[in-house]
Amino acid sequence: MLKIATFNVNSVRSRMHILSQWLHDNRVDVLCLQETKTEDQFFPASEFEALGYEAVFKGEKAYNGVALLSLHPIMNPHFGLEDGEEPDPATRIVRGTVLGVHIINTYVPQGKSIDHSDYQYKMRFFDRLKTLFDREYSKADDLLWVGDMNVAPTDIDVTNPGNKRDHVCFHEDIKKKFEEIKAWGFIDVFRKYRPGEGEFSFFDYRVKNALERNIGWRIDHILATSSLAHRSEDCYVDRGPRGWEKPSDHAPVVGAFNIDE
Amino acid sequence: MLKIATFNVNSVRSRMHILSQWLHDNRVDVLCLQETKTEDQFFPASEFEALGYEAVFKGEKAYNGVALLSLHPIMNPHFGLEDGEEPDPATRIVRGTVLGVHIINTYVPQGKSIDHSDYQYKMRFFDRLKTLFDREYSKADDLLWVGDMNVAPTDIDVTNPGNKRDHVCFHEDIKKKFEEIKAWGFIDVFRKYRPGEGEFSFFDYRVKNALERNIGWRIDHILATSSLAHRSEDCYVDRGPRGWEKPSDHAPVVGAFNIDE
DNA sequence: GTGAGATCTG
DNA sequence: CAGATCTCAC
Repeated sequence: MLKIATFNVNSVRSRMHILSQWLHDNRVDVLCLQETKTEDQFFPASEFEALGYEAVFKGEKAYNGVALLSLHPIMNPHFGLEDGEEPDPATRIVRGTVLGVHIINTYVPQGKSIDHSDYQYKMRFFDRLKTLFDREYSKADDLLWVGDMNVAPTDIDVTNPGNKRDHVCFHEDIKKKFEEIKAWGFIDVFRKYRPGEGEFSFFDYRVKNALERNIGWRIDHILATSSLAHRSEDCYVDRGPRGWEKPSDHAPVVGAFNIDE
Repeated sequence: MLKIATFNVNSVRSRMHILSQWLHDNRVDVLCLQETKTEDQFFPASEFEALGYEAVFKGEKAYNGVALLSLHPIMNPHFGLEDGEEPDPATRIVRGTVLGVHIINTYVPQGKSIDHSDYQYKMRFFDRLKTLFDREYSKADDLLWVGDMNVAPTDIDVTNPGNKRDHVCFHEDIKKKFEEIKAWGFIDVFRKYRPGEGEFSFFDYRVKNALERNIGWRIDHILATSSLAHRSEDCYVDRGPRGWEKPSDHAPVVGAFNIDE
């Protein structure tokens, strides 16, 4: 069994109390972090090591930052899109292979507003990612693409779809772009197991009692190529840590895959 | 018995975890706080009330602030020097009477540097305090003057006297001034019980492992008029809380007085 | 080093 | 609301 989780931690250093407790309780094989918000020299690698996890990571001061943690060796780690285009978002994408499964962890740009150049950059990010899939992987591979995608794919993935039509994480253009790239060869494993409404992974700090009122977004995803998706066993949001002291605004999304047979 | 403590908390709101625990363990009759660093509307009065303590307090945003907490009624509370001189440091001195004992709690200005005007203000603070003693009290009163005095009176009250001759808390001028005002009628109760070296109440955060290495200053004091000093039973620094999680840089100083006979 | 403040960001 | 940064104070 390969248990993998994706978790936007909103500062890895401010979230060690959550991460220690959660990894102690869950022992996922792989944990993909986004928004670590710290330069590599300050990344708490030894704390993860003490928990049994090796880590590859790249971050910057205050913004972005991704990490790939694993109980098993991480083979062939890479950062960024490596397509020769500038800028290469090296602190938004980390890849590696664990137990023969290729893993891509992305922190997709949020986009600010639909008339902002960052939104075009976000669209372009997905295009470039598709190029990377074409270049580096095959649709027949055991491939997992996980992370904070900053896209809620359908109406049931947000609390109030009506007032979010112009939102950078819910606009028709970005949803279409996301569907296109998923069509490369990915299955939304979460929806295999939780097809209903009210399933969210992000609860804005600014919304009062968002967790209790279940006002959120499903923008953190675990996507798998069909070979792997067919061997999936479960996928769920663990809302627990969102309710702990000093939480991230995101909750971990966990997936389980039977890779042993 | 009257147990009294003085404790520079370096933000009362950031120190509630320490204060709750410590008051639960110690149940002093009176606790004098300095550097509460909060406006009165945000002072955690109800939390102290829940612990059985009534409080009089005056603070300001980010700086200064004093509080007088007591298990017994606080009679005739006053703030500031009330001498008509401006400015009146109302958030640096609180007075009141508990079980017939007059208590003065001061947070004496630090002074910044010996060539800074704040240092002159510090000297003047002691002069004005002496005027207050003359005006409001008699040397025959049961009177306690406690607080963060920002003066280490003698060579054994600091770790390295040699390199502190020009320090605002150790310069000859301020030590002389402090001795003069003590001469109004106060006895340093702490030294009755702990005459030796290496007794400190303040351990700078910036000195690595200051507590374990015992590198500090004795600048928090419990002074009593002779009638009361003769009935004192003990006086000590409780270094415990300085070693707890998220501590103040000061430790409480505790004194016990047999006022029942 | 650890409080506080203000300002910016999502 | 809660990260980040910076400045200030002790």
